[in-house]
Amino acid sequence: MENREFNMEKVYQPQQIEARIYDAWEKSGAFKPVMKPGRKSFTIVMPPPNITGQLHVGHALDEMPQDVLIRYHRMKGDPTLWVPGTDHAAIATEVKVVEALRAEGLTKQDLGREKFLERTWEWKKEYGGRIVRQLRKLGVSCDWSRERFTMDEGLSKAVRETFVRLYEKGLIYRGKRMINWCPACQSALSDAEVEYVEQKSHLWHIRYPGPDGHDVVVATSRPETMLGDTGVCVNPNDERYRDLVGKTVLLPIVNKRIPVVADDYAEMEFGTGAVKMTPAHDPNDYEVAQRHNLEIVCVIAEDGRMNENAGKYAGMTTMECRKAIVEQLKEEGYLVRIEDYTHNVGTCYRHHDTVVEPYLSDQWFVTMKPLAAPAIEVAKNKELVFVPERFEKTYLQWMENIRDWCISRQLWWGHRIPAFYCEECGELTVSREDITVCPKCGGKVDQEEDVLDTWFSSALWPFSTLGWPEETEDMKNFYPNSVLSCGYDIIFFWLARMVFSGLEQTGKCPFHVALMHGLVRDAQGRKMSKSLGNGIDPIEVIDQYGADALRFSLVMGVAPGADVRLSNEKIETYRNFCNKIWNASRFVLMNLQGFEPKGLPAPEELSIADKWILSVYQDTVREVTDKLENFDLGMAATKLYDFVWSDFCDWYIEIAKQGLYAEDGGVKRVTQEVLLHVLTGILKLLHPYIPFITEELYGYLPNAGGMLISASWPECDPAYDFADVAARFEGVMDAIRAIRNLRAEMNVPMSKRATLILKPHEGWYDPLAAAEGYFKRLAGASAVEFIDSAAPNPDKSASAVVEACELFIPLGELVDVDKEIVRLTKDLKNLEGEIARANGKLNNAGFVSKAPAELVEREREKLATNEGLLEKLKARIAEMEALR
RNA sequence: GGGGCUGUAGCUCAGCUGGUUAGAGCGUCACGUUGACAUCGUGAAGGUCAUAGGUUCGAGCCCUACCAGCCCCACCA
Repeated sequence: MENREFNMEKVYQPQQIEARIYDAWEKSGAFKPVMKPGRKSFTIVMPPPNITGQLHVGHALDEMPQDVLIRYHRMKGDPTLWVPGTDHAAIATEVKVVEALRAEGLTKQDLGREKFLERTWEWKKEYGGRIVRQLRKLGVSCDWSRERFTMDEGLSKAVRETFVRLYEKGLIYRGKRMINWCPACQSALSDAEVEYVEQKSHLWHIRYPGPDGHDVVVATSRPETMLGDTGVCVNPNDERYRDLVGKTVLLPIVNKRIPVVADDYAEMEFGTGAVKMTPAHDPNDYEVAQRHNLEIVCVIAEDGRMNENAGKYAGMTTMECRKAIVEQLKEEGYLVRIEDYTHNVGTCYRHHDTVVEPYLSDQWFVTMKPLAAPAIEVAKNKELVFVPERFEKTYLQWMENIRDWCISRQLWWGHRIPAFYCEECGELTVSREDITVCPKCGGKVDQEEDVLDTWFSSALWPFSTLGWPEETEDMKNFYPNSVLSCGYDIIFFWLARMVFSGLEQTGKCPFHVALMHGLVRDAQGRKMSKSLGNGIDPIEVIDQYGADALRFSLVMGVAPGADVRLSNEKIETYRNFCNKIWNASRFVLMNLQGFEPKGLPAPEELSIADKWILSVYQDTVREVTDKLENFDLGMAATKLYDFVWSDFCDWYIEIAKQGLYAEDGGVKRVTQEVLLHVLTGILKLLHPYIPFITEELYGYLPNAGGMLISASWPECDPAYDFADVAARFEGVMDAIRAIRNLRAEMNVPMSKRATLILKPHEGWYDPLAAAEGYFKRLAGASAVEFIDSAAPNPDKSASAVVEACELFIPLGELVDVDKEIVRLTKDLKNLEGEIARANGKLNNAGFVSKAPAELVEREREKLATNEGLLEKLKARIAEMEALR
C-alpha cells in the first residue's frame, strides 16, 4: 500500500481505470441485492433499450437518475435491485432485418415466416448484446444476472398469460375498424404510434354536378381519394344544399352517381359546407357512412399505392395520383379553385417520412375504459406520484380520454397472438397452450398470423422480469418496484401501459414514484438527430473525457423533468471537476504518508478552520441526502460541486497546508484526520454520480479497509456541528477576501508580502488571532499585528472595514490616496444602501408586527453592526481626505 | 380547440414552503505558477428577474392579464 499514491497520475486518466473498476464491481457481485430481514427493498426496472439500438446520449440520460438512486440506496444499506434488459422492438427490428435481406436481394416472403424468425434471432444474437456492453461503459450498476429480454421464455409466458386473461375477461376483441396503417411497416399502428406533423398543402374545390344544374362544390385536401367517394355530406341546417339531400350528384372522372346525405358532421362554415365522403380512407367519413349506409370503396392498397378500383390510376402512389387527378379535373372543368391550406398529417413514428393511411381492416384491440379507471384512481389517490408533479396531468388527460388500443401488428417478429381459427367451423380459440385441433369440432386450426404491439410486452416489464406469473421470491421481494424512471416522451407508450397492466394483472400499482426526465438537446437547444448531424456519441465522449464527466454533465443542475443541453464545453467543465477531485485526493494522500487514522479528533482538539469545514461538511451531507430522498438529483449534485470545489479545495486544503507543515505533530495529525474524514465523505457522496473516479480514489484511502466505496453512506455526528464557530470563521474569510481585493485593486501580487494590521471589532479578537497563519498563507501577509480599537490608524495604508475588523496594509508610497478614497466611498455607498434598506424595513410598522420575531431581531442586529461599520468607514475616509 | 412548459448576467441555467443588497458554470477583463491541480488560483465588470396590474409588512417566487418562444394531446373535410 505504501507509496501507492506516488504512482498517481498528475492528471486524471479515466481511460486507465474505468474498465478495470467495472470488472471489479461485477466480479464482486456488488450489483446483486443483499436481502436484510425487515429492511424495505429498493427496486427499479430499467427501460429496456431496443436490441436494434446503439448507445446514444438519450440512453445515457435515461440511465443516470436510475443509477444515482440505485447506488445511493445500495450505500444506505437497502436491499437494492436494478433489473436490466432489452426490448425486441417488433417493428424496428423487423425493418432492420428486412433491410439486411434486401441487400442480399431477398424479401422476407422469400424466406418464409420460420426462416425469417431464425434469421432475426441470429441478428438479435449478434447485435442484441451490443447495447448492453455499451451500457456498462456508462457504469450502470444493474444486476446483470437478472438481465431479461422481452421475447425470452419467461416473458413470453407472461405476455401470453396476460393476453388470455384479458381475452377471457372480454377485454380483448377482434374486429374491423379504421386503424392507422403504415405503408412502410405494412402494418397497423396504435394511435400513440402516429406523429402528426404540420404540412403546407391546399384545399382543392371540386365541382360535382347535381340535378337541374344545382352543382355541389366540395373542398378536399386529398383529391386522389375522390376515386373512392360514395357520397357527399352536408349539414342538415344548410339552406344551400337542402334541396339536394336525398338526391344524387355525379362523381367526376369515375362517372358514378353518389348520394347527398345530411349529417351534423359537416360544418357549414368550413370550406364550402359540403364534404365528399370517402368511407374507406377517412375515419370520420367512415362513421358518417355507417350512419347513412353509404357504400365503401377502397382505392388505396396496403403498400400505399392506388389499387385496381382506381382504374387507370392504379399502381400510382397517392401523391402521383393526386397530381394526375387534379390535372384531369382541371382539363375537364371540374376544378373550381385551389386554396392554400395548412393541416396536420399523420406520420409513422418509425418511418418519419411515411404518411399513415387510415385503413379499414381486421385487427385486435384492448378495451381500455375499464383498465384506465383504476389507473386514474391510483394517480388521484397518490399511490402513484409523478416527479415532477406536472406530468400527472399529462398522464391523466390521456387516461381520461383513452381509446381502445390496437395491439395487432402485421409483422412476424414479436409475440404471435395466441388465437386459433378453425378451418372447418370458423371457431376462434384463444389459448394458453398451442392447439392443433378445434376444441369445438375437432377440425384443423391455424394460428393468427399477427404479432402483438411491442409495447404489449414492455407493459408487463415491472413484474414479468421478476418471474410473474409465477409467485417467485423476486416478486415477493421486489414488487411493486420503488421508482420507475423514464423520459416524458414515453408516458403514453410505456409508463401508462405499465400502470394499467400492473393493476389489472397483479392488483398493485407497479411502482410508487414515476420520475420523469427530459430530452437531450444540443448546444442550440435542438433535438439531436441523425439528419441534423448534431448527435453526440456517448462512447466517443467516454473515450475522450471519461464516463464520469459525461454522467455528471447529464445531471448537474438539471431540474427533474427538464430537457438537458449537452455540449463538449459542458462535458469539459465536469471533466475538469473530476480532475479537481483527483488532485485534491492526490494532495491529501501525499500528506498521509505513514499515517494511521484513528478517527476524528475530539472537538477540543480542532482548530477554528477544522470546525468550520466539518460543520459545513455535515450540512452538506444532510442536504445532499435530503435532496436524494426527494429525487432532486440535480440540486444535490450542484451542492456537492460547490462544496468540493469552493469550500474544500479552495479554502480548507489551502488552510490545511499550515497544519500539515506545522512543527507540532499533534496539529498535523488533527489536520490529517479532518482531511481524510471530509475527503472520504466527499468521495462517498459523489459516488452515485461519478462512480469510477470515486471508487478508484477510495481504494487509495488508508481507512478504506479493502472495502468497496459502496459499503456505506456518510453519517453525521451532532458533536461535530459547530454553527457558531463556523459563522466566526466566515467572518475571517471575509477579511481575507477583503485583503485579496485590496491587493488586486492595487495590483500588488501575492508574492509581494506585506504587513497586515488588524483592528478587531468587539468580540472578534480571538477568531482573528487564531487565524493569524491563514492571513499569512491566504492573504500574503508577512506579519500580522493587532492594534487596540482606541489606537490611531496606521499611516499610508490601504484599508478596508469588514464585520470582524478594520484592516490596514501599510504600503507607504504605493498607496494612491485618491484611489483609496474612491474605493472606500464605494464601500460606503454599499453600506449606506444596506442600512437604508434595513431602516426601511424596521420603520415599517407592518414588518415589525407581522414578520417573525426572529427575522426582525436579525434585521436589528444587522443594522446595528452595519451602523458601527459605517461610522468607522466614514472616519477612515476623513483620514484619507486629510492626507490629500 | 384542450393541456403543459419556458422567459433571471453576453451564453447555458440554479434560485428550496414568499424573508440578507439575486447565484453558478462558460465567456470577457486584470493579476498571479505560493510546496494537489493552468483540466489551476485571486479579483473585477456584467441583471429595471419578459411586460402590466394585484395580494402581502415583504414578490424572481403567489394571483390576474398580456407579449414571446417551445412541447404534448385532439384532428374540420
